[in-house]
Amino acid sequence: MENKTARFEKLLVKNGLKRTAQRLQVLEILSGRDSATSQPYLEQVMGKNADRVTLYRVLQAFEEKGIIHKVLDQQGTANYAICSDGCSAHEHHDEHVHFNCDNCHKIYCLDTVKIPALKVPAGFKVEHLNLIATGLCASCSDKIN
Amino acid sequence: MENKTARFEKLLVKNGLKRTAQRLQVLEILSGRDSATSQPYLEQVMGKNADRVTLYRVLQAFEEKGIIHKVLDQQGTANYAICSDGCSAHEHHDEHVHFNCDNCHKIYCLDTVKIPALKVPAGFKVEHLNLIATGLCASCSDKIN
DNA sequence: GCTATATTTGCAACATAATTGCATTAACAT
DNA sequence: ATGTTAATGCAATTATGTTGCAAATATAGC
Repeated sequence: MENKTARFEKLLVKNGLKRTAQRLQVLEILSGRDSATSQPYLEQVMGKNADRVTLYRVLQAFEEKGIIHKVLDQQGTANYAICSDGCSAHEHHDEHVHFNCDNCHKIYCLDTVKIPALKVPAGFKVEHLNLIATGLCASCSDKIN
Repeated sequence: MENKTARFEKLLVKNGLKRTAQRLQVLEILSGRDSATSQPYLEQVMGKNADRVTLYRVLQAFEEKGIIHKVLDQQGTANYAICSDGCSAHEHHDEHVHFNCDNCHKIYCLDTVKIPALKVPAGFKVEHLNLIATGLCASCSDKIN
């Protein structure tokens, strides 16, 4: 693979954000995981590399630019995942299903699963759909049974 | 309609909960609204009739017994609605769609809308589905256009 | 490379939300 | 009426999120 850091730097520049150590580290962490990452976990891993406030602001900036998207888990905790291509400041395309494992509490973005269209009562105008499935992920399902 | 308070009292007893003023008032409030009720709103309406801590505990007890169900809105704020029949401590049947209005921020339980079955990757075991639609509710849709 | 400028960060203070322990109060079975 | 257990309120604590501002840092222009 091409130099990952270089790719992240381009991503930042493209979005008018400066290339700072904290931002790069957040991208590094998020990209290295197979599931969405909770804010508390990020906070912990960043440790003294970034102030708590900075993390909030980095995440907020990334979300606004469409670099990452936020998913709330069943406890209301914010989790973040890098957006697949096609997201921008103008428009998020994160209408895929999120899977929240009851056991390991990981949140998986099931990019391949599309949310089926929905019939709503007359008058209601649906803008966005947000579907979270809970249960056991493949890995925990294996371990437990 | 039969005496509402009497019905609530039965509901409490049936679930092994004592008939307290605070619990009855919470049921009263929730039942009198056409959409899910946010915790902050409940807190405000209860006023000095209940301590904030008591409210947390009442809601938690109700949720555990299957009397109400919790829906998180897009901001992660807890909202509560009385469960339709068929919910119990063992099993919630709140797998209908929730609609979060972007304008009035109400959360409607669209009991009539069923969540379509879902194809997930091999190994994943879905236990519950949680679908939140955002957009404009019928009432706001009218007013705005 | 050096400097000017605008952005970003960290700190401190503050605001809000949630949790815990414990003494007091209230419900209700007998 | 009374004893027992559950529920409440209060105080203290912890967690979570926000704001203003001074210091530090990235980078564009020289």
